[in-house]
Amino acid sequence: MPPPPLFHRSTGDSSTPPPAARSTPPPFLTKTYKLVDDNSTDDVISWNDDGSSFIVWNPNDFANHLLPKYFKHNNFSSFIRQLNTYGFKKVVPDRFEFVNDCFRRGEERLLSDIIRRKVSPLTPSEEEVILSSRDKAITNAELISENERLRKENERIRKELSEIKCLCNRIYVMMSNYVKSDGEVDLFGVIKRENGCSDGVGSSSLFGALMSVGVKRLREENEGEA
Amino acid sequence: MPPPPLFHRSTGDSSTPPPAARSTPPPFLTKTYKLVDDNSTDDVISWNDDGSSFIVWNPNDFANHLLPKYFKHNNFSSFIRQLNTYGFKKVVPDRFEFVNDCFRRGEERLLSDIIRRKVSPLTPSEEEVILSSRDKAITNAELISENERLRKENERIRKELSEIKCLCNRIYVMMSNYVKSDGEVDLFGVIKRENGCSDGVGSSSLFGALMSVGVKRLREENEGEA
DNA sequence: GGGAATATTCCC
DNA sequence: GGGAATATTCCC
Repeated sequence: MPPPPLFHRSTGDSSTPPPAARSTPPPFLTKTYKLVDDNSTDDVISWNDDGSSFIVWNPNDFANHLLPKYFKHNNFSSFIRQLNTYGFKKVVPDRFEFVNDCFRRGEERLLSDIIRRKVSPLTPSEEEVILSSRDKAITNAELISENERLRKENERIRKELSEIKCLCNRIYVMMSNYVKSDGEVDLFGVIKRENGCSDGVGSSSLFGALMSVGVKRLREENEGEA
Repeated sequence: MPPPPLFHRSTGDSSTPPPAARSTPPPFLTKTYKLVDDNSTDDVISWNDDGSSFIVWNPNDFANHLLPKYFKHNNFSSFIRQLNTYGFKKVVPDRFEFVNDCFRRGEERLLSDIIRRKVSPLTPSEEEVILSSRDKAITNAELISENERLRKENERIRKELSEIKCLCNRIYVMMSNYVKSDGEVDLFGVIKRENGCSDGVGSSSLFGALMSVGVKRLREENEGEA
């Protein structure tokens, strides 16, 4: 029986520093290397025979049980997305075998040479905005002052609304203390006729809320007294 | 025992679709809203008194027990990073209270108006002309969309205010028909104490109007009956 | 706080 | 497969 290979993975020796002080590889690559290299899960994911590619044998098991141990998700497609980002290529269309020149069994150091695809620096829509911006750069001041005005207006209305809601609540409390039992039906019957307040758009969510809550509460109180 | 307030938060009515079919807000915002709005965790994170900001009372509990239920991490700083990305501002330096114009209790719809800060698409080494022009363009676009948002928001609040004013009047009319003569003084005495609703700026013109009209009407009716 | 890299998701 | 938006991490 032949002895196991002497060099399976690079040793962390400090005697031979790399030519240039390389930064540590991205977590995705080191994690994926460990994932592939772990012999206890070779039935789910493993190197190919000569260690030049790796194969996911059971995508379901892989996604559900292995991925969450290394990553913050359990989606096979997210894993594939990352492989593509780091330049891995699918070897054949009919199974999940991936290859990357710098991803090889026993050559963990090579991971540092894998380059991540850059994010595209400028989207077409932003180009448009930039090009058209020259024309309307002057309107900037106007926009700012209008913005300011709207903001203050908004604040004012909001405050007024808040106050009147509070007031309405207090009136309601008063009312429920003073209303007579036999008057209940008439009271809410009249208020309930929607035409009076909303402009027919059916937008009176407030109104509806008040009524449903109000009637319900009043009934509960009356029942409690009975 | 007085009934609970009628208006605590807006109803999630489906009768009034938004003016334009808005895309759903980013998950971070809806999750954070739920997180804050959940009363069962108010000792850890909650709205402020008037629902215009929220406060993380216990960052440790929050990070270790709440964050992982909503996000893929348990780092308080990552949460803060996201808040900054979405334009939240710290209110005071001495505690974790954050505010955003479109993040308010009962106004979940506003979340759609919160804009995520763009990722900077260009490196400093690239054309400075393009860079500065891009800044102007984005600023301009942001101003326009913000103006648009404020305008719609104003419209919405204004309508709500109008409806509730009308409703409030009707309730008042009902009330004055049912209130007993000897109850009049107490009733308005209590409502009239301004501190209850306004915040002391004395801006409650509405309140004054309602009260003057209300008292006048009530007197007329009472005199008519006498 | 925020720039920027990396990770995850969504969508074509 | 990959562009792009969003999320998370890292670092200043």
